[in-house]
Amino acid sequence: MQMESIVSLCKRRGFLFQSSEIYGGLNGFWDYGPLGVELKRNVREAWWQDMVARHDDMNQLPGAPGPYSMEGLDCTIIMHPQVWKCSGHYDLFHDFMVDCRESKKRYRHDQLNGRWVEAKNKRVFVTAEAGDDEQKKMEQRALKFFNLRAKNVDDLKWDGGVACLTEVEDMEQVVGPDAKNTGTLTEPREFNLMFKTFVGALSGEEGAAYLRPETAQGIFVNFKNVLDSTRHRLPLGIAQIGKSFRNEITPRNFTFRSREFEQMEIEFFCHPDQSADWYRYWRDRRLKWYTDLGISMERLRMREHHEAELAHYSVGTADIEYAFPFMAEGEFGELEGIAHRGDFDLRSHMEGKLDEKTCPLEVQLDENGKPKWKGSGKDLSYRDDLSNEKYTPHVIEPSAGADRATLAFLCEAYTEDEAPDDKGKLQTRTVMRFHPRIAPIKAAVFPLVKKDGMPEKAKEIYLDLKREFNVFYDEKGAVGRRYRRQDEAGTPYCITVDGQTLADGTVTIRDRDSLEQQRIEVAHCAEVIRQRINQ
RNA sequence: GCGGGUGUAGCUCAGUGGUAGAGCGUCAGCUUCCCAAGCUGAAUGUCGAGGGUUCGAUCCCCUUCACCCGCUCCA
Repeated sequence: MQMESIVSLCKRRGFLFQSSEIYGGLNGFWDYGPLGVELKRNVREAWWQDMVARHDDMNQLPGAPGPYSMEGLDCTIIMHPQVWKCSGHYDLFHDFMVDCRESKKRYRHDQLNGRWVEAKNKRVFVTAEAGDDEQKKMEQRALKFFNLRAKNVDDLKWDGGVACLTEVEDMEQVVGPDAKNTGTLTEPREFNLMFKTFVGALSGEEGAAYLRPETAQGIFVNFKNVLDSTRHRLPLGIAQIGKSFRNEITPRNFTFRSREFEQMEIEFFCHPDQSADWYRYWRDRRLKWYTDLGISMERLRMREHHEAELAHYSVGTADIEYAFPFMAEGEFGELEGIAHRGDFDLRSHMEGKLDEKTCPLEVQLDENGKPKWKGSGKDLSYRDDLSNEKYTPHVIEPSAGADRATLAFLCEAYTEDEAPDDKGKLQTRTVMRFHPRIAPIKAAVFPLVKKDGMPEKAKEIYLDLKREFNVFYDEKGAVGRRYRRQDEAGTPYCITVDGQTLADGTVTIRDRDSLEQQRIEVAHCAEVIRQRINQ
């Protein structure tokens, strides 16, 4: 399978290594090697340049409903724990689970229901996974436990109605949903999809904090700061690149589902009435970003979520997906999600965590009728000083995975083609066809042969180019072999000093994909590379 | 989480109850005026980790870690 070849090349050439490899590796963690770090840096850099640095708020971009501003942010990985309670991550990512020692299955503690039942002088709590047929399953479980036939169903003495397992204290009296005996379920254990840590040297529960599971919340909580410090009007986008952490249940597929990963996120704040237009703009613009950097539409797709999948406050959500080689035919993996989030996040951080099931959105209350998670109480709404209108901005969130994008670029670039060797025999050539903008090495400089002053001249060119580009010098062995090595690293251009260079000051520049060589002046090398990268 | 498979040099893999090889790659030298396999020479492995059986284990057993495939779960 092709994915194995890609993984093998990544290791061999230094794109990706398994984390802590000498100790046997660590599930869900990966390191970038010398070529990988350049590739990922370029992906990040391309995103930042295209979305933030080169953006101007004077001109209207093609497809955009109007001009807008962009700013950057870099917030901490550890934030106030209340951030995650109001964002909903604490509830969503924080469950108590019980494991069954007999069936080896795992259940959410609060999603197991059961009933007390007595027969043959024994009283147990039979359980089933919450659902329409739970009563029937409980009955079957009880009959089995007491070794009764279906016709003796009347021997079962039920005590009370259906109750949640959370209300049972003694697990020894519980029969698991797939177990034959009592006491096979473990005590409920905290199951945390967020990485927990402790702030302060005395690490007590009061210092408990979490490594962020997404960068977005740092933007929401700084929305007012950015607005106040930059004098921008809406619409305004705030961008951030940074690490996030999730205890994925099943990390798999190379770096696709890593526990430590990097996100490139934008929170785009705009007027509610324009949010639908901005949503479409960002969706289309983000798709184009991938194709501009060389991902072909054959393996890329935009998947709009169905209305049933959407939160009711959202106008739309679309995933940009890539057909990774490790996925089954016709299956795609998410690279980026573009979500219309309404005012859910800002309002949650103001008023307290909103209940996403309510319409219109209302603060989620606990059993005492108080907010389940208190918000900051700070006003995060926006007053338009031209229209004097005050509103809570709606948010469009294009959220991209830097590691997933990098992996997609690696997969897309990987090609094996055939090129004739010096005897005319066809040989397999492995080429990483990176877009020149993201290629780890932009150009290699070679002396054709290691004599006649060619190495000296080539080194001169190399040192000159190195001031501007990541370039590579190699004088060892046959030149053909050096070309092939660069093909495998994805270097788009090779500059070769030959006999003619010493006579007329020209070199050849070889194109990785076409194998064509062109003769250019030594003095023009930097200019030619610059042009070709940016074309 | 469950089931199956795999783990031996940088990579791909062979191998045996008596402490290991091949190809490619790498390095050095020679050759070479343009697309890897011309020549000569060299280096490299605690055979994933821990424990057990054995006189002796890379090989057998147990545990564990990691990777791959399928299912499940998650988003």
